[in-house]
Amino acid sequence: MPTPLAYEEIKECFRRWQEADPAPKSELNYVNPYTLVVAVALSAQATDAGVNKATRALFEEVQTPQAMLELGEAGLIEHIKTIGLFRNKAKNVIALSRILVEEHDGEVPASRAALVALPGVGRKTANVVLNVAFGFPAQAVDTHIFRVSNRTGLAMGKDVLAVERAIEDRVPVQYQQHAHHWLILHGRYICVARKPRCPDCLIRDICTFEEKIL
DNA sequence: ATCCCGAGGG
DNA sequence: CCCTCTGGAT
Repeated sequence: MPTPLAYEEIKECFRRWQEADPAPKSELNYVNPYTLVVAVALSAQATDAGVNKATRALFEEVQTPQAMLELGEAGLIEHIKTIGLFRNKAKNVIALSRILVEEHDGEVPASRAALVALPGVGRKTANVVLNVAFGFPAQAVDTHIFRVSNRTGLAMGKDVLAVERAIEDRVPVQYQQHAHHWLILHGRYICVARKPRCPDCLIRDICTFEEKIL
């Protein structure tokens, strides 16, 4: 089992990620805060490539909660039925769109409490929206970040909330704004779940995971 | 702890 | 075949 990295090691990891990719961004397709909320809600237990394939056509037609209500649940399902969990997701997107229209003047609220109150929006989705749409240094811990944080020893924790707090406590402040995307991209392309691509890893001399799996 | 649930990869 | 993918609600 990996051991926690020292502060200077953590700092060095992010220095390298920043040097390699100074302005990392989401790979999800969206055109405004509302479509970002929808895209992230659809991305649960699904690949962003699969979500983008479906939302390409959807977001040409629908860019506001009002337009989503006009499309309706059945119409939405036609667009997203290639994505896993599509029935729950369609129901939630319609319900949250109605709340945005009725209680938030059709706008996406910039507070975690208001976001989490939306159906299908949990802490992770709310933190993504706060980070990507509103520029807050929020740490959304998804499947990639949970795995990467624990494997590398960057920010260890038994559950996602513990990892979120560990990231906030241990990642230097100047890296917190982009930490979400550096970690997720590292998990998606290098530190993958099955066979991590350690030979291609920027931090392999700091991480202790590789020697364990041999 | 369990359910939801399609696509893509190995 | 099995596992994984930017989880959330019950």
